[in-house]
Amino acid sequence: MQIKAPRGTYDILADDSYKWQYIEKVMKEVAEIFGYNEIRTPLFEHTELFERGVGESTDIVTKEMYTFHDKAERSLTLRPEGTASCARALIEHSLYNGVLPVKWYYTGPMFRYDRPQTGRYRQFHQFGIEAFGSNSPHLDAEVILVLVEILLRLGLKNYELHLNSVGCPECRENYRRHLIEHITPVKDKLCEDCQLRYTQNPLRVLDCKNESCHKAIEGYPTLYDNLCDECRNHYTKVQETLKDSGVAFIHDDNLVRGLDYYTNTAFEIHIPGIGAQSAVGGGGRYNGLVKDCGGPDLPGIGFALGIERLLLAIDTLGKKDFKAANIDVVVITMSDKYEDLAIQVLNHLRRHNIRSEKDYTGRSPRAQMKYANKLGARVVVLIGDEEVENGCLTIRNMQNKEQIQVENQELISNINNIL
RNA sequence: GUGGGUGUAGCUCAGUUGGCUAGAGCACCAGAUUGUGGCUCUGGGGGCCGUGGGUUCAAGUCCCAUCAUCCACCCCA
Repeated sequence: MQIKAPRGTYDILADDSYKWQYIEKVMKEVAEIFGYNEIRTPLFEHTELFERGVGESTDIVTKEMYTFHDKAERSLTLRPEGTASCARALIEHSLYNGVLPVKWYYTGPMFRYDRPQTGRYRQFHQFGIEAFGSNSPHLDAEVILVLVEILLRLGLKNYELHLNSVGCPECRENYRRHLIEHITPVKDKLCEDCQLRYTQNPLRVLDCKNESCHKAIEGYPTLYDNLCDECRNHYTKVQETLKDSGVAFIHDDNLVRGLDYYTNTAFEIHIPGIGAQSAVGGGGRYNGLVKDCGGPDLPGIGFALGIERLLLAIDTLGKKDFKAANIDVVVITMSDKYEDLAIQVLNHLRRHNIRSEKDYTGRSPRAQMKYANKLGARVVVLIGDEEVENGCLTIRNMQNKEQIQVENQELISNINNIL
């Protein structure tokens, strides 16, 4: 039986990897412009970190984690997201005692045991930023601006930014009570899933896509109406700052994020036309997280982008100028007795940063030319009896077919003239 | 986790109501007067027809299972 990549995983081959490098480069550049620095955390953590950080009742923790025991019977889990690890690192290194805010970006694979689908994999990749130690609404706006700037630089102008505030624990609890009061009389009309949501996390009933559920709870109180003064002011300020920065958004009463740690600002970015998994990014404020993870009461905010989904979105734009690096020069031997010499010429070229190649499969001179052509070489260096006798090399310009014989010392300068 | 579609060469796919050595295009390799490319022509390699069972004289073609993949639900990035 042939061994294949595990379900929900895949290989990124040469041409695609250049696409990835391009996207990662854009994201890192933008993050650094905004003052974020890279953090690299382990791919696995103690299971408890995610149980506490992400939330015991979340889908991620209850059914999507890759949890295993190591040889010392520690329960470890492949990270399903990046924020909890950042909070852990912040606490572990006592960075909350230093210069605030701490601003990080990260990128890498995440793991969730979910049913694969377009834009959804078991090993998928996120790019995210986190900012710890400030509750300023301007920072909320900044985080969103980073996200928007990345999308714009990737050419993805057709995004939709959904925005909401889920409030602080106090006003959310208050809201929760009001919502339950409102739903209880009509709870029998809800779908099966919502019956369950109703008891576990009633806020989640709001973003049910089922029409009948929406109808049943019509006229429900909104989070916004139940925000305390402080949370409402915060949210208003975030909105104002975004407007002043020229960022369009949609206030979405039904936007409720699935992870327990979110407070106040919550947002999601959707790009239409890439399938059911249209959320390319999302995030929000998580003022309780650091404390929940055993640290001081320090606020934080961040977002994560799904790289696979960004790729989908970019592909729908038909952008195709991503290719593996071309070879510039191919060294061709007219007889295999000159192969040793060809290696020396290659060494010389490569030391001068010229992307160069030779044939390693015993091709005829003619086939070597074809090979050079396929690799996209712009110059070919020919070595045959004539060259060896004259102590020189022949350079062929593949575009205009001009050939000249040059001294060894002049090889690099002549090639660079053509490239 | 639920429902539905698909699974034939590296890639995109054909394969009639089950019937002889399974095809095409592209890709790959080699030739087309002996030291030279992109076009064209000729030839060639490569498929236990996803895997395992079953029905049948006979299965890529029918049935079951399994795995994978796709679409939607769900969830989220």
